[in-house]
Amino acid sequence: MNTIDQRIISCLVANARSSYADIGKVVGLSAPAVKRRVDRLLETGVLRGFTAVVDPEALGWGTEAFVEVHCQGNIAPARIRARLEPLPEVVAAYTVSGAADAIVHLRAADIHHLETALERLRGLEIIDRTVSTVVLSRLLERPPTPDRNPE
Amino acid sequence: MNTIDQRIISCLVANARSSYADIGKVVGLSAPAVKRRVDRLLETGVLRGFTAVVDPEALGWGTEAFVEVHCQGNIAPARIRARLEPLPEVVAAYTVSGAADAIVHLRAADIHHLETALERLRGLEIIDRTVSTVVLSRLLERPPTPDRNPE
DNA sequence: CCTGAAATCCATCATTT
DNA sequence: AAATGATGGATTTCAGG
Repeated sequence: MNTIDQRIISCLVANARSSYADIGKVVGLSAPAVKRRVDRLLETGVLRGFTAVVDPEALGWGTEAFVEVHCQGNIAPARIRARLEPLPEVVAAYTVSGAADAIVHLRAADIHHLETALERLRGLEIIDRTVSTVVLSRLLERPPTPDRNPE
Repeated sequence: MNTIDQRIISCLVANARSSYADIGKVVGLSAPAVKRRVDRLLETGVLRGFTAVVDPEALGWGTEAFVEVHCQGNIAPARIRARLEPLPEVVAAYTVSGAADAIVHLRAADIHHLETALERLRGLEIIDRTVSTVVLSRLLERPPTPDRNPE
């Protein structure tokens, strides 16, 4: 992992379908050299894969919410994960500091669908209480760029 | 936008670098037909683009937080967005219902970096008060799949 | 709106420095 | 580790149904 790898990652974050030759032009390497590095980054897990960015609105997933989840007693993160994973509306979940045990990011088709998703979430045995915050508008959403400079 | 488009999107979400020929085999179309549909989906904005999924840990961005932002008086979402956009640690931001005006998703290299990012955030004139929740572990994080069924 | 063919370009491997 | 050159496969354009 060095500067060249980071620049390759930047290229792929910007456009995952760009050719190795094009990336090579940017970073100053030949196509096979770029491929070897990308393979290695995938191998080591720095790159998890490549995905399409879709507009949730266009697909009918325009409603979302953040839900603070409070569990009963002490529960292992893995157990929370296991319960959340089958729910298709859960797009992300994190254990957190503070009063809540986890924050769950939900995406649904509309308010009604969000409500049913919330009901299912609250129906999980491990969950004691939830506090939900409905998203009114997406202000900003961007991929984590590898070249941001701490400080 | 029909079922075939959705299945093409599913393929690209699963792997943005798969070839048009491979997608065609899955959805029962020739490679040129797939390409034209993908071009149209990009054109109409249903597909925003293609990106690499990177492991934040591996890049040294292992610390994150969700911050409730409370603003002074009534502030247009666009103004909030304009203030947040220059901060590189802000990976997402939403206006929300409830007491807070916005939720900001921060990603930083470590706790110290997170602290400085928070200070910068709290230094914005429009911001009155913040409540931050530090992420302890990522339980789940997945792309929005286009084929989840409401209900 | 699709298929099928043709030209170009790319990915990928073996070889060389 | 990277450049180079060869080849098999992909992308992309175009003609035609």
